[in-house]
Amino acid sequence: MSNPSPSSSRIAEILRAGQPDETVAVCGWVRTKRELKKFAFVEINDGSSMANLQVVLDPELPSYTDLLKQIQTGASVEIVGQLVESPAKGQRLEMKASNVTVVGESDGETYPLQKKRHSFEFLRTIAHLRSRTNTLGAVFRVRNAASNAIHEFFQERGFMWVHTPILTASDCEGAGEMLGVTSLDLANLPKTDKGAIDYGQDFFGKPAYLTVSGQLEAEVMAMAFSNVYTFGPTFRAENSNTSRHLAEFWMVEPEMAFCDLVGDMDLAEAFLKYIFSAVLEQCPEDMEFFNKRIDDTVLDRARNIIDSGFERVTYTKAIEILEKADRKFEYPVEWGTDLQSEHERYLAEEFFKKPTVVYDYPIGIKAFYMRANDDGKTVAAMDVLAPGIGEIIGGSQREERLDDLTKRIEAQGLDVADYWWYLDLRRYGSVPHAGFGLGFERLVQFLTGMGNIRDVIPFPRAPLSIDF
RNA sequence: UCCUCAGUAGCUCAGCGGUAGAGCGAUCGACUGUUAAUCGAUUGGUCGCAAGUUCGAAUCUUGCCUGGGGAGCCA
Repeated sequence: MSNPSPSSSRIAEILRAGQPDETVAVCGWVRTKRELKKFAFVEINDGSSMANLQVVLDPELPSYTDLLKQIQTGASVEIVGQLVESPAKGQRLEMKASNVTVVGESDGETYPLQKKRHSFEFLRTIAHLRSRTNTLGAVFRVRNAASNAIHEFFQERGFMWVHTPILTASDCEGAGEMLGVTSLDLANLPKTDKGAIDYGQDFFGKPAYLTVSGQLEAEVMAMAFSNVYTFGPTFRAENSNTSRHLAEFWMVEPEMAFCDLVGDMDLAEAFLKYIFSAVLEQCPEDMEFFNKRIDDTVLDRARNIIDSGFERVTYTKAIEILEKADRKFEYPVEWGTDLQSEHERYLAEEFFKKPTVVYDYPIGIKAFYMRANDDGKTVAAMDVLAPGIGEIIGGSQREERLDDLTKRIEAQGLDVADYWWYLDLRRYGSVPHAGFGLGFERLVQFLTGMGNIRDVIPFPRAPLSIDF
């Protein structure tokens, strides 16, 4: 494709700073075309903003009639023209086209995206095209802004971004179904004398999986660099069919040496406030759109997150609140059992009406690496419960005492030998440390108000779903 | 995995024992700057799949598949 002169501009920039009489070139896709007798309007979008650029096509353009036939919804075009103040309401500027090139045609009869509202269910069946819609476009711009803000937040605070492995040999938490990875011929598996699968012949010489968390490796790196974070894909093979679960999702996991649970909660709160501020500042148009069309509490919620402190309650106190609640729960409230979705929702949405941090959970329901409190009954774990979303962050102070950690691994029926390197961290210069994990897609859901997690990731993976 | 609701035109749905409908889209035409333009016409379907009940099934029954919502598990 020849380089237009002057070189092409992004539509967001034109709409923001363009001046009348300026000659510009734009490249993008046709959102809609309105033909009138004397001229035609074409709306062009290049993904840089929610708003389109309105282009006026005059019949004096060369081969005007043929051109109009080719400019159908979905077609890609390159247009050079002069910016003019729009005589009609709806936009400050529009473009009077002087040169139009149809780069790629689009057959209006078969193009699946129509000039009308589509259901998200339908858009999921055309995931390769849905990013061209207003809503998904806004979601992915917000997703990008949030990703960038995450790096800014940690980098500004001196955290090092560390790349933890995606392939792993250990199920680090002893929980959660994992997806296996193998180079063995599944139709002709090698067997040992005892009839078991002979993983000795597999690529790594032992069973391998996709990671369910980078936490243990992040702890390794924190023991050298003090403050680190991971931000990458993680995988779960759980048969979860809900609007809040994916088989492949992105997780943010900071890990801080010389830090306790209070420092961990402080970081989680500062983190969420930072991300919300950054997204409101960078994507005001998209956030307005979500507030107007998806969930009219999005903006109030965001300001509430930024301006007000999070509520912090111990698990024990939370149980007391739930026991006194003037309401019937489907699941019983009892000290020692995990909080159910309905309990978490009551706390965050009805009782406190703000993000709520529940901490000091019973030792029996939490993972082995969480640090035992002095009461002998609880561990220094915390969950951040977001109104409307539920658990968005889960974190803890880690058990740094070798003896205690070894006992906990044994108590959960895990093989201590598998954790030799993890235990080594407690042998050589062990320090109190803490961290948390945040499901990135849940954060994007929380930001945008989108109801289904499959609509906040471009290519969702879920049970029986990997078509795009 | 469990509970529940649904699958009819490209999309969103109505029809719920007598042989298929609407709106939108698309196409064509009209139209003094339109904003998901408007107006008119045209186009459009193995009624998710399989078996069964019946003179007759989109409609009733059973099984399966797919999707939504909720739950469990979790992030």
